[in-house]
Amino acid sequence: MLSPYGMEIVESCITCKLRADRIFCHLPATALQTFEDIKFATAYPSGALLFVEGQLPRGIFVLCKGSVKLSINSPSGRTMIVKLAEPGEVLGLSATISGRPYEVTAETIDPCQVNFVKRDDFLRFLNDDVEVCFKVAEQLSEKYHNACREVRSLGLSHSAAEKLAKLLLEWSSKNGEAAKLEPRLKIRLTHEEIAQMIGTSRETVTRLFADMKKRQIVQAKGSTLVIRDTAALRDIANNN
Amino acid sequence: MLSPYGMEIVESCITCKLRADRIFCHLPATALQTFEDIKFATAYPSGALLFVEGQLPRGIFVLCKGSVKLSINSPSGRTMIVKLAEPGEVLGLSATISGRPYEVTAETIDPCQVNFVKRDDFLRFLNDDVEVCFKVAEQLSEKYHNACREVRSLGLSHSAAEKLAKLLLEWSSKNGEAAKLEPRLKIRLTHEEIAQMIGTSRETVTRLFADMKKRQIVQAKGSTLVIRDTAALRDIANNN
DNA sequence: AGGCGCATGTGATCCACATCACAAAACGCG
DNA sequence: CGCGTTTTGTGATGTGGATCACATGCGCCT
Repeated sequence: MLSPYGMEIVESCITCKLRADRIFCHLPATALQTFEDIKFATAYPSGALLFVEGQLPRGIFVLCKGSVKLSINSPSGRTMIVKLAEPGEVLGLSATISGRPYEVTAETIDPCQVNFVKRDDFLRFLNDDVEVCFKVAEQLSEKYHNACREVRSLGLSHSAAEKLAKLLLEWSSKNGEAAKLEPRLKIRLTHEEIAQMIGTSRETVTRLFADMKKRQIVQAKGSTLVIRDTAALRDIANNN
Repeated sequence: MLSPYGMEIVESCITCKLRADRIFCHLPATALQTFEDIKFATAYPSGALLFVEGQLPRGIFVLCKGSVKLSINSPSGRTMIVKLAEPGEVLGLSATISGRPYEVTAETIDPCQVNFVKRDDFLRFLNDDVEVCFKVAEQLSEKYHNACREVRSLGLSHSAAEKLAKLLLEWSSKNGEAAKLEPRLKIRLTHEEIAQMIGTSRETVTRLFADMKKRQIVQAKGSTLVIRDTAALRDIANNN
C-alpha cells in the first residue's frame, strides 16, 4: 500500500521490521498488541507541525520513519533547534505524562510516518503494564540526558567554534562514521538552521566553516562534509 | 533524636509530616512500607557532595530537608548551576534508571537530610509497582521540563539582563510572593553563583544589580531583595 | 579591637560576535 | 535554459560583556 507523500506505510507494529533496535517499540507481545489497538498510524508531508510549543498535550507521537525538528521559540521570533528526532523516538512524551503544555515545537523535515496515541489511551496503557511504564521512564531519562548535553554545550562553552565542533563530532558519531579515519556526514540543515542549533548567527556559521576548510580540518563534497582532521576538530571542541 | 550537624532527623517516611505535598513521597501505604525498608536515612553537612557528574549511578537521593545545588562542570574549570533542588525532589533519578553516569554534580548548600536508595533496590522497587513507576515518570517529566526552561533561557535570550530578570521572577514565583505588589525574596546565593546560574560573569551580575537599584526596580534590604517594579522587571525579562 | 577572608563595587581594555548590507552561488521549476 | 528564490560568502561596523586589576565593605574569629 502506498500512502500519500510517496512513502510506504508500515501497517502494523507487530510485523514491523524496524522494531528490533528501537527502545520503545521493543515491548512484550501482549503490550504490543494493546499498543496496536490504541495507536493511529498517520503520515505527514515535509514541513508539517506535529505539535506546537504551548499547546495542551493531545498525546504522544512515535516516529517510525523520517525525521522531525524539535525547536523552542521565543515570542520575539527567535528560534532554537533543540534536536533532530530520528525514527524510534517518542515525541511529546513528557508533556503527555505531566499534562503540561508541550515544551517544544515538532516539525517534520521529510515525509514522516508517525504513530499517534491519544493522551488518555496512553495513560491507561502505562498504568496497565509496569514494563511499558519503565520503558517510558527510560525514554524520559534519555530526553533529560539530551537536554543536559544541550545545556552543557550552551552554557559552558565560550566560543561559537567550540559549539560547532561539538555538533559536528556528535553528528559523525551517530552514523557509525566516527571510527573511520575521515568520517563523512550528510549536512541536512542550512547554515541558518545550524546556527539555530548552536545559538549563534548564520554568518558566523558560514565563516566558521570557511575557516575550517582553509585550515584543512573539513572539506565539502556537495552536501557531504568530510572530516579530514578529527584531532584538530576535537581540539576546538574541548579546549578553547 | 538529634543527628549530626544540628538537625533533627525525620525517622520514618510513614510518619513524616512533610509528606503531603511532595510528589514522590505521596505513595500508597504498601509501597511506602517497601520504600521504608530499602531506604537509608542519611544526613550531610553543608558543602557535601552527594554525587559527581560522570560517576556511575549508585542510586537515588530523595531530598527531605535542606537544599542542594545541581551543577554541570567543564574540564576547564567552568561551572554552571542548573538548579537548586528543594525538599521532595529526587536526585540522580535519570542516571539511576538509564545506567548512564550522573549528568550533574549535587552539592549540599546547607545541612541536609537525604534518603538514599541503592540502584538495584530501586529498580526492583519500580518494577514491582506501576504506581511508583508512574510517579517516577512524572518526576522525570518535571526534570525534563526544567531542563527545557534552562535551554530556553540560555539559548533564546541575548542579554545577561534578560536572564537575570527571568531568574528573579522565577524565584519570586516560588515563595508565593509573586502575587504581592512588592515581592520579597531571600538571596541565598552570591553574585558569583548567580552568574553561574545565568551563564555570565560575576562582575556583570554586580553591575546589573547596581543598575536595577539605580532605576528603582529592585531594592536590597540586607540579604532580602524587594522587587519594587515588577512590570519593569518583566519588561526586561521578556522583550529586550 | 584588629585582622583575615570572602563578597561586592567599579574603572579600563579588548575581542568575539551580532548586525547590516550586499554580492555571488546554487537550486528548483515552469 | 533562464529567472526567481533560497542559500552561502564576505566586508564594514558597533557593542555587550569577559577579563584584569584594584578598592572597598562586611562578617567572623581569637
